[in-house]
Amino acid sequence: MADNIPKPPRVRFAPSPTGSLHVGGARTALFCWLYARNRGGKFILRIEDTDRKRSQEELSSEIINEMRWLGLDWDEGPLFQSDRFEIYRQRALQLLDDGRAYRSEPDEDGATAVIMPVDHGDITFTDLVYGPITVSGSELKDIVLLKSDGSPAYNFACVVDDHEMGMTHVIRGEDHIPNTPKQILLYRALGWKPPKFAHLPLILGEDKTPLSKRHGATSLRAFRQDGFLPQALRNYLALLGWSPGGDREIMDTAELIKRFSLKKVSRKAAVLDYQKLLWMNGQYIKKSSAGELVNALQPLLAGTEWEEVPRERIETIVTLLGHRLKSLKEFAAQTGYFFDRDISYEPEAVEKYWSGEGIIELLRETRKEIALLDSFTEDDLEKSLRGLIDRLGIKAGVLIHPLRVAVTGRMDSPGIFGILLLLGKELVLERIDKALEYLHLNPPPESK
RNA sequence: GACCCCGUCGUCCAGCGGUUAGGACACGGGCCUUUCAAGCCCGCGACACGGGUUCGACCCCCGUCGGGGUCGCCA
Repeated sequence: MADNIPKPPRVRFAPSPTGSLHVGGARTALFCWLYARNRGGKFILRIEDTDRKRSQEELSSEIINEMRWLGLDWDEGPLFQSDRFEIYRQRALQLLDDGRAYRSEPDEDGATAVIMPVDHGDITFTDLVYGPITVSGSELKDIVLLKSDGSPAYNFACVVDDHEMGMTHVIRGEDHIPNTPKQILLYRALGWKPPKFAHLPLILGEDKTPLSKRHGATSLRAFRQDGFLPQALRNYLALLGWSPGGDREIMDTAELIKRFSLKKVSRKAAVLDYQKLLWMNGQYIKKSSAGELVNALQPLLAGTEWEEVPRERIETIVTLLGHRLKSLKEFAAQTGYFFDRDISYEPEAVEKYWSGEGIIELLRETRKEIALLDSFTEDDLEKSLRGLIDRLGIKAGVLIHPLRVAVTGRMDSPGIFGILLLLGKELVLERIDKALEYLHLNPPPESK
């Protein structure tokens, strides 16, 4: 029978533009998208902007942009419910004509809402994630179809659209479970076959309460601006409430699509672990080429001093930073010393690596050694400085750490020789001079 | 309060009748190393509780406790 032949599903994501797209919504969108892609179906984007007071156009476009950024491409839409009020009205009128709905008492202005009465029988549906759920109709209040201002109420618009747009699966947050019996009643009244329903567990903050503004930056925009890669976010979010079974974790999007199944979706709310997301982002940063990273980085650099820096130079620095970035946002924070200007010294670094009287002499010798170089390559630098280290009979770190502080001002940095190279001879010598100057003004305390 | 849902390491997930209960993040220790990372190795750490069912329960049933969701002419 036709019902048993699996048809390609049609799945929609239906955000409401009353707020930014947050990670919870993004996770729902991702699961809808993964399901559609896994089954060779269609993914539809629908904007639920029936509440004119609370909906904002800017938020619609922000949501659409963030969906694009996350890489969740849709096959149809974006469709706006605000364009479809006439359709809802017609359907409501039809139910009125059929005697399946009634008009409310008029309000002060004489306006009436259209409402559908609910009878008391049980309503059962089989959720693809939660299994069978039964609710007694006696628990339900009558369902508003059209509000007295003529706009459709959520459940009604949702049902009309899901049917008219041919949705086979409704995948949404667990908070919609209580809406489902009401919607099923609407399908019945309209003589339509309901789609399959699948509800997704909630995403919680560290304090185990549902993710909200209180938890800080939870909008997708914030994650983008914090330097997360969309593919890392997709991977991490996919694992929040779903797993392919076994120990697979790092999965590219193709694998996610291939393995995704609603059967493996968890019923338990999940706490978003920012640390693990950061770690995963680092994994993806490591897998990316410098070119890809610069592409992702550039929007974050707009409006900063880096905007003027040639792409090739940024790419070189990104390469040098290599594996030590967990988010793109760290880039600018860790590389200020590449600009030709005075640097400040981290107090800790000064205290730890510029103590003891020998330090001044050591930096002088180092300067002399570098000044002598006429070929300024990473190899030459290493050879010459290691030569000095040998002659002085010291450990490499004894020279390298103070030098690092002199040229970067920091406790930590990528490999020193690469940094010297990128800084260039002139700036390196200048920085060492500045360091010596500083040390004359602020003599290191007697050490041990 | 009513209705519905959930309950494995701190966190995310495996395991679903017989396992030394597995992996990842975090945490602690070690190795490597010019620092910080990365990487590698080791460690810490959980089946909410109580009854059943069963030769045998994390896995099945019931209850308790705990947590969450919803009860709008918001979506």
